[in-house]
Amino acid sequence: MSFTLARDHVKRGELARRSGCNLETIRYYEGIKLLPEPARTESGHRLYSIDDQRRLRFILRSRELGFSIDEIRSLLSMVDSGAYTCGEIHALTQEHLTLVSQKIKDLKKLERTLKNISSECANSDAPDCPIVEALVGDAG
Amino acid sequence: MSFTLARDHVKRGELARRSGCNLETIRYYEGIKLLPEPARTESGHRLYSIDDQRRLRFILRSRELGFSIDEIRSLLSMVDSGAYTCGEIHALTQEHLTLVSQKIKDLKKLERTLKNISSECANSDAPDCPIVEALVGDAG
DNA sequence: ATAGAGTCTGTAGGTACTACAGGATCAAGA
DNA sequence: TCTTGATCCTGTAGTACCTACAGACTCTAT
Repeated sequence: MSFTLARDHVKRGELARRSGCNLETIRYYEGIKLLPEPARTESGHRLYSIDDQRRLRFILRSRELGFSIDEIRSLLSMVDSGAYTCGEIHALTQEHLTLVSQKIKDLKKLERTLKNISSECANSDAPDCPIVEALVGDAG
Repeated sequence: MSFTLARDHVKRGELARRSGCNLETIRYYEGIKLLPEPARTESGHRLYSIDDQRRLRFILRSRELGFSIDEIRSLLSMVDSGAYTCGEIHALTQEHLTLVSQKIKDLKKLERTLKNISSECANSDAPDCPIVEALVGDAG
């Protein structure tokens, strides 16, 4: 018989279910120190507090928004220090936004090129294809 | 003294320079069998033919256009078989184009979300930031 | 008591490279 | 001819971000 465990502490499986996160990813985030080492039961099972759950949600949401692990590390260290300002967080978000916008630009250019290449192709049973020529390029 | 080597055969460094490809990437492509094992000098240095150079250009250009290694493998195996048709190549290109367009869509959604979150932030010296709140989410 | 679910650890795999260590070879000048 | 520096060789490890598996242990319910 063990002493009563706080009701708001959950094990890894439950945390995964609640957060929609893959089971192994939680352990991975602990390994790379995005999540702190959680409490353990006497037998060694991880027990996550409400704070842990909030922190994981923060990480997952940031990932969804395309922040890299390193960017999240920066965000978290600001939040952890407790002394962050709105301006600092805003700056990091803007930086990230710039990256995203640039990526959209690049992909649009790619899309145009692919469409151009593709439009020159008759899409027929003919052997040889202008797409292949385009992929090899000019130089001989 | 060695017998004369064909002028159009180049070593790895020269191939890298000509193609703009990283030196190591060439060996990597050989390892994963996108490039065939090239000829060698008696002492073991790789010698690339004009065909090898064309093939590498094909791969690099396809990568630039965002084709994955597996997609390129498909394209190359069609071209290698010699029996590919315009239609087959076109189909693969269209498939890839669909992926690219989807990615653009996803990133645009992300961009909008980031802008929304960011716009609620006063970008000031204040501690606490609505971005942080947004990243943690609703559930508590 | 036992079956099955859940958890533990360490490690390998996937994608597409890139970089390094430690040694052999090549090309050009002294 | 010797030497120096650039280039080449091999194998392996590292990057980002997970995901999956093996083999052992623990928990829960019947």
